[in-house]
Amino acid sequence: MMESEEQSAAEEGDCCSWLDPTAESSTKSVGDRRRKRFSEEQIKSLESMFETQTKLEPRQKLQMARELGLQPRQVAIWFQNKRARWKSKQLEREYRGLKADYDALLASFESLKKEKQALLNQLHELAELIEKTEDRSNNRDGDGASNDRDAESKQEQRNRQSFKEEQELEFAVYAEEEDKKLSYFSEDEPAMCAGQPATSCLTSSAEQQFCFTTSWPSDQSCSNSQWWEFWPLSE
Amino acid sequence: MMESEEQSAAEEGDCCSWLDPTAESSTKSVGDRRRKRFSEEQIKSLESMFETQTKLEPRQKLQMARELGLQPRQVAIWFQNKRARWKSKQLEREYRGLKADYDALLASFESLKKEKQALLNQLHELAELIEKTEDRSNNRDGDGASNDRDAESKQEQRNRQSFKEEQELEFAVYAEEEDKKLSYFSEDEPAMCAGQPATSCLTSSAEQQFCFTTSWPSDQSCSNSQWWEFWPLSE
DNA sequence: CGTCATGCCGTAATTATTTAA
DNA sequence: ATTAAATAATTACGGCATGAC
Repeated sequence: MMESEEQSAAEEGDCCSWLDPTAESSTKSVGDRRRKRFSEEQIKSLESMFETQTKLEPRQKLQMARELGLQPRQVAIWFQNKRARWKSKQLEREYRGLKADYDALLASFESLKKEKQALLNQLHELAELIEKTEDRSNNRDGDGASNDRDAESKQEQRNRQSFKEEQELEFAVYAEEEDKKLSYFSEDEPAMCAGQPATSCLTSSAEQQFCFTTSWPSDQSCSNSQWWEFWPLSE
Repeated sequence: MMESEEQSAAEEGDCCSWLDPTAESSTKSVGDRRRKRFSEEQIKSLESMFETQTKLEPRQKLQMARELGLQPRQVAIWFQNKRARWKSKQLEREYRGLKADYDALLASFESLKKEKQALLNQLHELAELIEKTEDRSNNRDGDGASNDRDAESKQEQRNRQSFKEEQELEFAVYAEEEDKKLSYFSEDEPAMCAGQPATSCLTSSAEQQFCFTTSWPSDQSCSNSQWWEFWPLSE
């Protein structure tokens, strides 16, 4: 079946033709010689074992090999490969989880930003209101008797002024810095992520579900290899 | 160091006979045949070719096979494996990029949160201040003449009340919802962002077309070839 | 319709490098 | 320090999907 390439290779003076054209029965022979695909039973057994232990004691390895009719080496290799693949899947999961968290955080960030802006506006208006109140109060104080010259009044005056200053300062800070530092994550820049996938490859969503069918022991199964160990800290 | 060169006699006639009729059961089926590991020269050639094209035209495949003394199929498989490895690496890079973005966003979020809280406090104090001012004003109005019963005064009264309500509403919203929805990202759980990227929940909440802006065109391997060709996303 | 060529994926197995006892 | 384990990187095969005959 799949020997077309080898055949074509044979045409061009293959140095060796490790598959003799005449021996086109190779499919059978290969499949026979090298037992690809363990049986369903073997896989199931290995898999269920893996769920409880990602690493095998030599004891268990020998026992499983006996039980399943495999070489101990095959069992060991299966577990090695399994760990590697599991790590890969884990990475995908981590990525998706992180991305979900990121999106959620981004949404919260945006709404928080709006709330803050709203507060800022309120504060601004309130400050104006106070200003008016103060003006009127001053007018009245000017021609009226000094009946509110008690301590509390002076304290209030200071407070008022203090608030005004605070508010203005805050506003200035916002206007100057906020838009620089934070607009990066703002959604009013959709052009940045307009057409380009970056994530879309992983967010292919609809299909391409992964074989997460088996619920891995969430807690302890792979305690000996934490996720960050998978990443060489090159930075 | 190692005996990396036994490929010198690479072109000898043997090179075939993968198939060992004397198949010794299972364990060492293929490997004891030499010719694992392509030579340095072959790898280099394949690698440099891969940098310009991640996929080979049949022509080029045949030519490379001839040049390197490999089977066309081996070249094809090498490219296939290479693409897989490359994709894996790419995923790693994206993960790192996303993680960096996430951390940055988290930091911005926290600071924004603090700023909002500060605004909230200011607003609260300002509101109290106004309340006192109102009370005093009412007292004065009560025993004095109704000399400020003009339109402007009433408008101010309404404004004042409106602000108070707004502020209280805002405060309530914050107290009730904010702590629920956002406490996930609050700084009182630094463990989440410190070591682990919040794998907690696979919240499939909103999986819109968000695309983060990873700046990875800076990399070298994909300088000439378009990276998006490598991601057929949901073929 | 089937077949062939090719791509990707999962997987078995080997080799080289690291790590732990 | 040696040795046995795991891990990382490769090489290869089989199966499935797809598109061009």
